Amino acid sequence: MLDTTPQTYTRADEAFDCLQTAIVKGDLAPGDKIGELDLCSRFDLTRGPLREALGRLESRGLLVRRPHAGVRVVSLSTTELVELYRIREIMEGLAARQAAERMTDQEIADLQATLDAHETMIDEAHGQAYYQAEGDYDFHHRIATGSRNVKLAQMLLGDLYYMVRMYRYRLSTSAGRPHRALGEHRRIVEAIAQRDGELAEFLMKRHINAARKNIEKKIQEGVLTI
Amino acid sequence: MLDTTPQTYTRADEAFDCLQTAIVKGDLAPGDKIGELDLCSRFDLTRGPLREALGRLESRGLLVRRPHAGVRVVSLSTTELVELYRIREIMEGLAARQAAERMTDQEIADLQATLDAHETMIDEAHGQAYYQAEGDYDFHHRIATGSRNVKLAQMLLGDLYYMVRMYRYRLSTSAGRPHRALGEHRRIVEAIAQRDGELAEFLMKRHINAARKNIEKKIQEGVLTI
DNA sequence: CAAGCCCATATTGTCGACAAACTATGCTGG
DNA sequence: CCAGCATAGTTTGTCGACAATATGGGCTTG
Repeated sequence: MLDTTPQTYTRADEAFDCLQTAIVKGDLAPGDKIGELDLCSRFDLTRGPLREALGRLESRGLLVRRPHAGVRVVSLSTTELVELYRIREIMEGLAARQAAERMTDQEIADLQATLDAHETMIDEAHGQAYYQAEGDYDFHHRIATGSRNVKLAQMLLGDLYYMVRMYRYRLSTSAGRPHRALGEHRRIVEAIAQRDGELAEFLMKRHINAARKNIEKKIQEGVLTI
Repeated sequence: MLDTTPQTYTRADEAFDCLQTAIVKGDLAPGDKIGELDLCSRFDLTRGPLREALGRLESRGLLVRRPHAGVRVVSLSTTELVELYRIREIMEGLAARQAAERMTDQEIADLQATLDAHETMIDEAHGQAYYQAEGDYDFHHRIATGSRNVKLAQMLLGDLYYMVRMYRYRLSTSAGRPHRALGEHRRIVEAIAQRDGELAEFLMKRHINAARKNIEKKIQEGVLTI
């Protein structure tokens, strides 16, 4: 009895993916009131699967719903966005620690290779934000799965990352930051390669802390208006 | 335009609550394969709202679903259960720290009064596990909301607690532990009352760490079979 | 002229039936 | 006697229509 994992993709899954990417990419902006019929015609779906997808999105915190009053894309206040980074800080710290204890040598090697690829991408793009964002996402993704902590990875990859990515396009990093971030990534991987979980956790927390302070600064400068 | 919060409870919400409590209370045991029609007749619902509730429960990790093959209550392995406590440790630690910074004096006073009530409950019940469990839940609930970190509270109260409570009835604390746990609670509240966030975080992490080690010991003893 | 109420409309919540897919039983062949 | 396959049955996924409710505009009234 092989676990063939039939993996038949259902309409609801399709709807879920469509909506999630639409929200993350900004096609559905925060605060938008979205009607079910609009969405149906937009993604060529029927209301049944759509509603199921909406329920899932709501449960993940990307949508807010009021009975009989429609569904809106969640709109984070500045303080909520900052709080999100505090959560990321500790959770990714734990992920880094456990990754240092559990990643295979092969995975670590792949991770280092990934960083090399990121470096060339950044050089070619002259520090453009987009590639940095993708590379950053890739890096944190690998750490999360490498922790072998299923629930932790699920929470990071399923909940937090999508919310952060929602606001990513407004959080363009300042010039020169890509290189510095890459350096921080390298030091984290070094710690992991040396199986030093404590150091990996410390460096990861500081890495995300820097990002949080960067955002807080921009908010105080009034550059970032949400 | 007062925000009257119409709060009309929909059938889907009803279904969601019913299922969640049924899972937590153990009426639906981990690993059970549950048919939609069974559930409909059981809770007197129709399949539409039920499916929406199932989607939400799946998204929260309490159910696993395979297309066309039914839905089962999630069954945690021992390692997954332990990993859950590692996540709780850091998240509740953060909650305690932020609660120390942000709870109102009134909330802190209420929290202390709650602990007094717990003490009498434990004495009356001669350390019976059930009251301890309820009191423990209440305590951690207040800390989470007191952190004023919406997302953090949402993750703790919405996701983690229900998974932990699912296995609570098997995790009966050893004799005498209720009193010790209460003592730990008191010290945490003391730290919060003194607005010492760092200490509150430390004590909370140690508190949950103790619970985790307790479980690990029981698993190694073979007492706890999941 | 402003504020509050009432009603029409459009949207959401709910229901029952149809179609597609997996599971299990029985049969055939080696 | 066991293994593999085909088929029947049950369960899930999907669809369209009906009912309930919040929003917004117009009206009345102070």
